[in-house]
Amino acid sequence: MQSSSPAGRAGRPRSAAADAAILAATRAALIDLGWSRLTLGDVATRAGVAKTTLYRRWAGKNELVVDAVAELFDELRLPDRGSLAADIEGVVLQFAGILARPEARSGLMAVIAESTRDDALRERIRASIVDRQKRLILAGRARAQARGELPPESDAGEAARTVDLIFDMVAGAVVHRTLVSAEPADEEWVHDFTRVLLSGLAVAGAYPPG
Amino acid sequence: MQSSSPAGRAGRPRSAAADAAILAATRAALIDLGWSRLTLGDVATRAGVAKTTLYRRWAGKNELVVDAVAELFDELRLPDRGSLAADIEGVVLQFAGILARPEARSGLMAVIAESTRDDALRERIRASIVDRQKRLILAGRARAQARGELPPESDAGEAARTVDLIFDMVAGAVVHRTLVSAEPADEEWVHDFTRVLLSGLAVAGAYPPG
Amino acid sequence: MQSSSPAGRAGRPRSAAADAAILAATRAALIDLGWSRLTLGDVATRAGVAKTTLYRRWAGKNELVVDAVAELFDELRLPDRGSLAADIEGVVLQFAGILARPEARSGLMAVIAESTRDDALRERIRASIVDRQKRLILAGRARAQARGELPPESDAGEAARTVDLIFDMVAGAVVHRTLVSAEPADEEWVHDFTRVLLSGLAVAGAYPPG
Amino acid sequence: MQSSSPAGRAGRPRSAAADAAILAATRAALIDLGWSRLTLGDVATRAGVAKTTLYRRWAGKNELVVDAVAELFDELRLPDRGSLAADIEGVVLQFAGILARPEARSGLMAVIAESTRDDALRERIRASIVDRQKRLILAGRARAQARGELPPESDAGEAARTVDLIFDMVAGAVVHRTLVSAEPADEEWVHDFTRVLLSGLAVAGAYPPG
DNA sequence: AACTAAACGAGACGGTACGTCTCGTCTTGAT
DNA sequence: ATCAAGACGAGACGTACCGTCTCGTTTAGTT
Repeated sequence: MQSSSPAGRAGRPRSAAADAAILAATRAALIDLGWSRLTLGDVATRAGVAKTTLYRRWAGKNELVVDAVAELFDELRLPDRGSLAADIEGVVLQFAGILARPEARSGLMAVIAESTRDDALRERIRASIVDRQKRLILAGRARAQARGELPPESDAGEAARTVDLIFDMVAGAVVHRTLVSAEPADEEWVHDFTRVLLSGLAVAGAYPPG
Repeated sequence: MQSSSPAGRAGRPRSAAADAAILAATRAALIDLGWSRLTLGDVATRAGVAKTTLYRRWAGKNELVVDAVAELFDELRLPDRGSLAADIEGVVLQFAGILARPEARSGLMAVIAESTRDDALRERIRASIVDRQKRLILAGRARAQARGELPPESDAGEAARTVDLIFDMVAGAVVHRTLVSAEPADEEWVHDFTRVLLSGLAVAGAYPPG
Repeated sequence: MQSSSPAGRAGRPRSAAADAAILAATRAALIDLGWSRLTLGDVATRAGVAKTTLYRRWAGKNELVVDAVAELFDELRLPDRGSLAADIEGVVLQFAGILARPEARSGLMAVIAESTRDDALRERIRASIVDRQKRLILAGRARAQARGELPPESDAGEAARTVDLIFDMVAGAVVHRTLVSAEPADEEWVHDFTRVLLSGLAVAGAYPPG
Repeated sequence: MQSSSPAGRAGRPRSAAADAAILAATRAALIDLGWSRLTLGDVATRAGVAKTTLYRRWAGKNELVVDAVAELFDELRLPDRGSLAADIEGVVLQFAGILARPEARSGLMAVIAESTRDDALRERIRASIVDRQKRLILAGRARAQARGELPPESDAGEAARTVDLIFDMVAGAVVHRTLVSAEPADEEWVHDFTRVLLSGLAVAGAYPPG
């Protein structure tokens, strides 16, 4: 009943270890070489795997790097620091911490650049990275509502639009600060940014300020 | 008087037309092929120029694309729409308009990605694109101060930090909305965003709200 | 006594049908693709057999093709046309007929080429093809002796050397005519060739001319 | 006056040294590896040349090897040994000497095998190797006629057919002896063979025997 | 009837070579 | 000195086969 492969029983099964080794090797290559000098042949060699094995699982460099980078963002956790503002600062700092790592910096922006000409890739990024991390905003809002810091939302559509706006503002600002301005998103900056964001949301949405 | 070569009088002078043709060809190639499939040989062919001519002027693909894209952002103008909020909305809409063009989308993010491993390139991007457009924020603030919407700044350091924060928030949010979320930064979104931004700045910085 | 498997009693016996299917598939692939583009994976697919089954029986492409081609030459028969010259012409025409078939042309020359660097392969070719067809010359000589066209040989060593020389001259000339000169070894050519050969043997060896 | 390329004046000219180095490297690789394990990448490396340079000049392995082998046969000379029979024995021995060299053995038969499925290749072999060496037969006949050993030919068509037959018999027998029977074409064998051939031609064509 | 063990299909695996593409440099003759 | 043209050494691309290896599944011949 729980057969994971109804028709896929024949033949040697794919090695599960190979997947993990390839993704780890991809991140290592991103650190050593960056996106543009990363080659799939080198990743295969690092992973102790043949090129064919790699191409059997991923269509190309873009898809591989999306998956390798996506795993990094699964480390994000919503800390319980006692208030909405403090919780958000905590997540933003973690996010900045990941973006400070070279495997994330180089890989993430490159696949986003590629995705401007490849709808399937953009959808993969959205599914693997972006939408996957919106859980943090949802969890943060739920916790703030439990604390009484935020009222329960009345309009579902409005609430979804607000989540999207918050995500674009948070992710966008941190990415721009970190990668374009090339300044650290340290505690002071995160504090300033969070204050502006929450104040703005409070005024604009008639929520109580943080 | 503007002779760029004090002693370089001998030999055939460089063609001024070639530079413009190459940059235009680069943008055309970005539209047709995107960053990753753009090749310098193809750009040279499109520009009716030999590869050597191109390499004599630019060190490589990165530098060439930075220059080709930078020209796009020089189109930005600060409109006079009567209020700070309206002025900002106008600039953000223009910025979103440029990012909607394929030659900007693909090229800009790619060179930013490359710049994460190349300090000289990041400096070139900052000089050619980022710092160059901070003039808009400065001009906007000056006009708002003239209108009486904003007080004259008292602390120069504080003011500079605020400009940087605003720039990261504006550019970051529009880029993320446009390229990652892949949703249009249309008038409605820009209005919502600007309201949150200005409200937040007003509360956080004791400025009057927009 | 002729037990094919003295100790190999246990387990599922090898399929006899598979051998025939594989050799037939090999000849079909030689016709369709020629030697160099023939792949063992494709042969296995054509034969409805797994690659492992094929490798269990043959060490590689060379050995497989030798066996597939060798079967073709077993069709050769010494016709009784009434005289030594006519008998030889008949065999040579049959030989030319086989060499006109694409599965023989491509396969035979290729394995001969390979055998120049592989003694085991050359021995296999000699055993499976060359020596196996010397029966025709021996039978032809015996019949000619019975007819009184040739005297019984007195010197066994001399006779063996002559058989080898005849074989090299016949096989060599037909192969060269057919494959290198790419002209048909038709009745006229075979007649001319046979006349020169038999005349030469008669004079050189003091045999009566054909 | 001797401009070899009317329109091909622009650009860097092809290196003449590269051609010679590539052909020599091809022969060296044939010696070390044989046909089937020879790779164009290895040839390029041996020649100190990039793969692209090689592919710019030759369409593939077949064409390259034909040219590399063809040069070997240009060494053939018709010696003046005083009689037609002796002259022929001399040439046949030289021919056998070349076929004893591994670069010729492996390469020649392989390209002939390939040519069974590639008309352009067969034409190239004919032009570069076969027809090119028919000069030896023509020169031998002319010298024999000058000596009075052979009468001047009366029928041009008949003469051409005879040349072709002789060529097929000589080349075929030596190749078969050397490569298939794998026995040396030494002086004794060449003497026997030449005697049969010339005797046969004399009787069949009413020429005086050697 | 149950057991045993080799053969079977399927297909994933680590490799190697393919022929193509682009890179950035170099070498021509012409301007 | 710069230009267009294009050959050059270098090296990655993605594909095709190689021959081997694991799987789960027959299929005979014992027991």
